[in-house]
Amino acid sequence: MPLFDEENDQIIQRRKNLQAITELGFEAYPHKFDRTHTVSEIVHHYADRGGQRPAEELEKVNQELNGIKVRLAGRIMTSRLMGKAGFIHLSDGASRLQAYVRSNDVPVREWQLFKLLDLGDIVGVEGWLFITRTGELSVHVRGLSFLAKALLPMPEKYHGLQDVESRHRQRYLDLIANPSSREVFVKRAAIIREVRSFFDDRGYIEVETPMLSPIASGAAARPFKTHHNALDIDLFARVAPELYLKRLVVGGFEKVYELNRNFRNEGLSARHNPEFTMLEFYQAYSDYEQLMELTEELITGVVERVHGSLKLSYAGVSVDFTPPWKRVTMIKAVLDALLDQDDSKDLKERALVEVLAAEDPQFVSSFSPKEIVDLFDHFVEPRLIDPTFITGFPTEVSPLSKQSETNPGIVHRFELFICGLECANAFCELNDPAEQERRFKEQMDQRGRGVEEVVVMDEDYVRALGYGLPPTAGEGIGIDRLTMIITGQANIRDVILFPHMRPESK
RNA sequence: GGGCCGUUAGCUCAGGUGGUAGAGCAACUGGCUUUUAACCAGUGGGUCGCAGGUUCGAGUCCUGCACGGCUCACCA
Repeated sequence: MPLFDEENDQIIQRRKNLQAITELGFEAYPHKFDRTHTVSEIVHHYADRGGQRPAEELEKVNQELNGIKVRLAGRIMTSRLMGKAGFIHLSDGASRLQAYVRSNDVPVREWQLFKLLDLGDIVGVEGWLFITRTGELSVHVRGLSFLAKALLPMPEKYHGLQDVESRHRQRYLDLIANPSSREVFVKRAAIIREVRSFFDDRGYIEVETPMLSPIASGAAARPFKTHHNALDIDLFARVAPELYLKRLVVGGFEKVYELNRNFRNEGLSARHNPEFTMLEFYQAYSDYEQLMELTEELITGVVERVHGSLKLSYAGVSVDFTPPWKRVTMIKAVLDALLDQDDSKDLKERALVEVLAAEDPQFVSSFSPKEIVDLFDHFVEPRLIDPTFITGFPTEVSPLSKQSETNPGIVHRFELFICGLECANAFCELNDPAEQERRFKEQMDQRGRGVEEVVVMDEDYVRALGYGLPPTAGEGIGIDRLTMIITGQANIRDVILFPHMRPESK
């Protein structure tokens, strides 16, 4: 099986061109090229010299630029050959700069080389800067080096690579052809950098806890299973670092965070990738209300720095991050949504009866906890566009959270929703080992009844609580989803460089 | 997993009701020494996702399969 399609005329032609290039005496794949600048450095530094100008003015600008000698390298993105001279655009990934090659300004061998170049090839140029008649900053080339061959043809130069499947499977090609795709990942890196410095600056310690563990607990999710040969035991890819991080708080790391991957063996969708990046942080002597303040500060800071404004547009809907953010209890949000609903009369009537009573902290709804959560997911979640904290989660769906002092059916927990996406989950950590053990057992009973997604019993964690966990609040923030919102991407696969897909069939 | 939609040249896309497969970019040949979605003239390039079926005849109609997109369910 040949590596590339040997019958494709364009690939055959590119091989021939490479052959001819080596016959001219150029190395096919040379080892290095010393640059004086990157393309981006030149473009940024001299961008203001470009633009249309009267002839005399242009000459003056060029007199200055002609003195600037540069050696640059990049991928050929466009090419316009006109007899005995030609233009190419070189890209360093981030920026493009035009190069002008004229036959009588380069050695004959290099002019021969120029004519054998294909779109996508990597070359080096040496020359001086100038502005063309049409006002574009360019390099006037006096030396041309061949650096690497693109044997495969490039995507269409104007429309780029559109096919969604190819863009995900061949991300390298997507990045070459679609600058907007590159932008997303540059912003993603900026988001992660901002998050790290936020916690570093506030004295949190960054830690790494096991990705492989004999027990996959800390979240209600199905894990990936693998096997350790030497120990001859099954291990699971973690579904959350939560229980390890709280062990560290027991151990005296009063403020910890971890920013890394979680793995969940569940369905794929526009909002779910089997591995996803999660920030989790814990701080002793705090409660979940303090975390709401902190979360506002963190996310508004990240949005402002990375996006440049607290207002943005996501899927055509405008979102405003200006604090303070709304805080609504789950039951209140559900009842309000039900009253807005026309097509569910029975639910509406029940909601009507309860809506006033829901203001009472002791209030117990006639809706079961499971029902409330289902109604919330269905009616409320998609409507939460501006950042909104939802509080008042049922204890039943929060096996690691501390109960409210006044209403044991409710826990001190919030989730943050933005653009209909669940972006954060935080709570006061349950630190009573006896109650924690009871909750784990409840979860295991559910598993016994066939529910696969439960928070599994971790006895060592209960033992750790036995040594005393200070009152602690903790939070998880989905970095992929935050990135989706900040970069305006509707699909999680567009913020993950190599999203999981079915293997290509041959 | 269910429903709907898609898969045509290297890329981006056209191809009413079935009748020999098209364009632009890219490639090739020639021309052009400041062009820029360069331009002008010419040329080649297709198992129409795969496998069956209906038909004199299938890119087009039917069935199955593969891959993808949207969506519902589960989940963050």
